[in-house]
Amino acid sequence: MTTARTATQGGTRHARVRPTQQERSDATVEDLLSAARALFATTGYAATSLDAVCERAGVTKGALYHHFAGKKQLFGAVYQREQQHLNERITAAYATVTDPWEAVFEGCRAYLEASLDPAVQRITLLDAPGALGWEAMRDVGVNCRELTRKGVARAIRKGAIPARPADPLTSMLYGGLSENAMAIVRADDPQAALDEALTDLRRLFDALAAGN
Amino acid sequence: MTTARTATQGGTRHARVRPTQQERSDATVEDLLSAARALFATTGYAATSLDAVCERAGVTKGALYHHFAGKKQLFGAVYQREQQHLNERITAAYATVTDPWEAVFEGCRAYLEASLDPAVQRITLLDAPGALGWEAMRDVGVNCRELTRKGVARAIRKGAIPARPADPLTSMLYGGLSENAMAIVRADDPQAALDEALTDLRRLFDALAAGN
DNA sequence: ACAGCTACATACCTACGGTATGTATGTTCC
DNA sequence: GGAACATACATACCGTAGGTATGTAGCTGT
Repeated sequence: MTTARTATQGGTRHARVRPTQQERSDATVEDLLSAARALFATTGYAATSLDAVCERAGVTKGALYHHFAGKKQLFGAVYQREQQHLNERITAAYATVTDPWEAVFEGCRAYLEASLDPAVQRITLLDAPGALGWEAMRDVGVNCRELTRKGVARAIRKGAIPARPADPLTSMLYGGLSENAMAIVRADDPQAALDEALTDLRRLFDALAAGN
Repeated sequence: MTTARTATQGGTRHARVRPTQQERSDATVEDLLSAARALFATTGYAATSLDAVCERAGVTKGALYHHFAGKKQLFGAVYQREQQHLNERITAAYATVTDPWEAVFEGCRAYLEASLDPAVQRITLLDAPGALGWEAMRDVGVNCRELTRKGVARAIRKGAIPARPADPLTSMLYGGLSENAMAIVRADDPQAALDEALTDLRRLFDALAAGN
């Protein structure tokens, strides 16, 4: 029987017989976000029903609407998590190099490679703009675009590349890499396409550093 | 009364008392596409109901489903039209300059400026990826990305910029300009942001032409 | 002019997002 | 420790919107 789990039988995650409310909530939210991410990634935002999310999470819509205001907010939470994971990868790669401009390059490489994951791509690049809108994407606490901006601004401030406004270059890099990611995974030979893109990105960074 | 128009009273567009079937179809499709574009642009794809489209077009859903397979296909037709208009503007700007690389620059400028229109932006940049998918966008007869690719490839072939693969740079330009357009219209001073973006794009083009 | 096809209109079905309400479980305070 | 309250759900229901099946008026070839 596919009925929702009861608190008495407990979940698979928490062994305590009498979990605290916080633990119950956290576990439910985790189940919902996990189920939602899986379905949003494979089926897409529009084609994913909240009933399907609840069934996969082993919960009913009562639980979902208790923790999230609606489908859009649920997707927003999934998106925010995705951005957080991306930021961690980018920041880690960014920190491996001391030179400010080379650090940006490593961050860009990390973002590009992470964005090759079809799940990441579907959520953050294909569905998020239409589902959340551009402003809501930007207002997410830590987002990749803002991270890119900070890296670019720092490289300019430190004189690693000639002085210029940060915003236009930020858009070119962030948008360009996003588009690149989508093209690469759909190429006949994705691995070759990735190598080609990284080589070209290297040349672009060199050209930008050398420019007046 | 908001009833659908009858063929006997005729439309506002065609004065003939007995329009041919082709003319009837063309007029209806035109009405539907026009109404759909207006609503998709303002309300967005998901929030636009087909009933609303039909009401605005002065037609019923029978007519809509006679000419289009569904909501997605209707949006696809609107998107295709939008791409066509963009391509006309881009191609016109592209043709004003003889130098292959400068021609690409003018095409990019035209694309960027055209993409500042909120209607264009909402349809082609925000909703299209999620609603149509990336492949369907690419498979549209004449799309901006493919146009960019041709321009870049020509500039490389003619030696206007150092030899390099066309795909990565195409993605960087097309994706970067799209992102730029979305950032510009949401800037505090859009006009200043546009000027800044164009100046920066100019520097980018110079740097790419000068690179090894 | 009549048979047939096209171009719609009308009525209906179903799935899904959202809501209102009921209920069980944890928490707090005396 | 138990009563009063808050939290965390489950259940039942509604409205909307995409899609479909069927009917019909008008154009078209013969």
